[in-house]
Amino acid sequence: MNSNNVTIYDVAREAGVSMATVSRVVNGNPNVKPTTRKKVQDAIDRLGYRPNAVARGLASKKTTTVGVIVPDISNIFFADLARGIEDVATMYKYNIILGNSDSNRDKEIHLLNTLLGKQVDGIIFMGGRLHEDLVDEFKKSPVPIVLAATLNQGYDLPAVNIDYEQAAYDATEMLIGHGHKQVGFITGPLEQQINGEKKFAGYRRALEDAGLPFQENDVILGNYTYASGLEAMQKMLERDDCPKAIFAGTDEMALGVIHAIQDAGFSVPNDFEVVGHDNTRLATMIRPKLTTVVQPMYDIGAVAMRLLTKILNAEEVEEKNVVLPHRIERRDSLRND
Amino acid sequence: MNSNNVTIYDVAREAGVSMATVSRVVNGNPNVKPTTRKKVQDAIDRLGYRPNAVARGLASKKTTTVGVIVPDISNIFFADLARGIEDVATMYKYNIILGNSDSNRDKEIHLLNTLLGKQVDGIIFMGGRLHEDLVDEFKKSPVPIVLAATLNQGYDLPAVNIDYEQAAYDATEMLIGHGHKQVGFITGPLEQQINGEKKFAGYRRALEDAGLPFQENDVILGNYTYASGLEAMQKMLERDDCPKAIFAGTDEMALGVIHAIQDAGFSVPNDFEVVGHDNTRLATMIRPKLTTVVQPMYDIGAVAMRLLTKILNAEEVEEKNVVLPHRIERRDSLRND
DNA sequence: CATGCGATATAAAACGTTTCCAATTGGAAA
DNA sequence: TTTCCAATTGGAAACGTTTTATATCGCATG
Repeated sequence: MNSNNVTIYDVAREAGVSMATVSRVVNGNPNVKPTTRKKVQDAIDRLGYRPNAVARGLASKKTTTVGVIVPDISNIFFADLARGIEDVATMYKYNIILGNSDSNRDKEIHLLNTLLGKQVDGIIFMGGRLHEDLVDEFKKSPVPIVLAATLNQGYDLPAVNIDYEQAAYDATEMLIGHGHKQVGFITGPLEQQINGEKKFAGYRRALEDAGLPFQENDVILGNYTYASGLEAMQKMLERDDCPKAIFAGTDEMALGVIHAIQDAGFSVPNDFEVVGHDNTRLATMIRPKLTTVVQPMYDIGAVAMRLLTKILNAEEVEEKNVVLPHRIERRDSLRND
Repeated sequence: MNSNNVTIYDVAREAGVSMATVSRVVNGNPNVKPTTRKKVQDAIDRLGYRPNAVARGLASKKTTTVGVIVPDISNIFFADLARGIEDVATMYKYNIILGNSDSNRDKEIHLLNTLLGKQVDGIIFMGGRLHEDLVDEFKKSPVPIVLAATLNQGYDLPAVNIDYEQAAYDATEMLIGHGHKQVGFITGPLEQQINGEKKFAGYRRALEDAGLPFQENDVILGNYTYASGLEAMQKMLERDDCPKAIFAGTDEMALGVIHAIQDAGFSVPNDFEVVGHDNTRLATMIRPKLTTVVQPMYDIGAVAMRLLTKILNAEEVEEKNVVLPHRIERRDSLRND
């Protein structure tokens, strides 16, 4: 009853040809006479033959499978990215093996080696920080690796990102443009380059360009979560000179910020103005709706996968370090101009 | 530089043993003298040998890979489930191939066949509705298939769920217990058995047990999204006899419902009371915080994967149709008793 | 009618493991 | 010493494809 265990050899016998010929028709090789092709196709249908991808992989050294290493798929941000990757993968007949690393170096390395052992044709990596050991492993990889929403930190790995520095600059500048002389910044862990160097730098540059002083305590560390945003803002609110404009490194933290403000009896955007980052679905699931930096997660995933297919097909790749455009989506957490 | 292309044969030569012995060492077979084992292990380290899982899969007919078919990984609900699956899979040394079906029958069937072609050892399936054609394919599958958060609709497939009927009953009953004589129900598509038969039935049974009449227009269809919940509630609010208690089939829809109510100038929970379903992270990201039915997504995924491993290892499985407990998490969208 | 050539088809060798079965080894018992 | 059995090890056949080198076919050409 299992359409299993019927091999290319069975088909060959049934059709009265050699297995090489069956292989050709299965793979759409044109060097087959139409009548032969039909004969074989009929045999295939009759027997319910399904090619064994493992055997194929062994013989051809290609598995049409790519590995995807992600910190945490249950995070809406990465889930979106993964969907972009998978859609494009499907488009190009690839499947993805998905693994969670929790941004943990050892898990990342272990996962990488497992994937390489499974002979994936390529890998897409997401992670906050590129540990040196990991990069060493990357360099030894026999297959191409593409970074998605992950800075390549000077290593010349193909990568797809937005310009985080500029995005943070734009967000901060927009807040400053609303007359604020002080802007709070709720950020993710600074050891991740994306926060510690890019967004942070953009934030400071915007202050500087506006001639505003940088104040250490206007910056509070969070861990991307709602709870951490809430807590950070509560702490901020205790100050007498609490900034009335907040830029949060993540939408989820921004929601926490807004609720902290509202819980304290203030209004957004009348008393406080808030800008988030990412434009996840969350941005519209709050009142007031969140003004946020649009980071096209799905697109980053899709473009990363497309880039990988190009590399795999040895197609021309004009630029290995792709920077996708960002913009700010204005919603109600900012006053009208 | 690639640690690639070194095979078991190279290791055998380097260590001065046969490849059978190397194979034993690699697979932790105890029938190897410790000194030999060490000799081989040294050779492995020296050469940087990494077993080729594809060849192994061909020879052993096991790939230590399972397929996961999910409607949409970018949906927070399924992302959570997937994380549970992956964690347990990792625990048992499996990897997962993840594919999105968009609950589309053709995609589901195509995906299933691709996975079977890749010789996965088993499959975990999630989907709103089990199309008959799909079940036919399931029956032909040479490997076990487990349903997660998906009703098996009378087919005797292993499945992991909660008791949706009872959960809906409990939620509705709780609302009724607060004195409401009328309860609105914002539901997902009714053609999905989980809504159309289970939740809906629980809702009606609760009304009935309380001696309340069922009113057709107290039920509004949504599609799980925030927007659909918002819209549904707006429609509901136009009525003079709008129910003041709402049970939403999904947290995301519940958020929409709450916002629609607030946008209309009413208060939750003072004017309206709302109960959601799933207890996703969203439930605490709203004011008032959402009272909701706890469906343990992560656990469902984890248990489903564990069940699959049991079946794969031919372990004793006491009950193939697992029903996990649910409960209602009380938060502020309900008045205090 | 032999020749030659492109178009098709075949045979057989990889691909890198696992695994069955046979062979060898080592040491305790006789 | 021998003998024997259990513990180790080795040999070689799968596993189901792809792929390369080789053969065959059909037919136009001289």
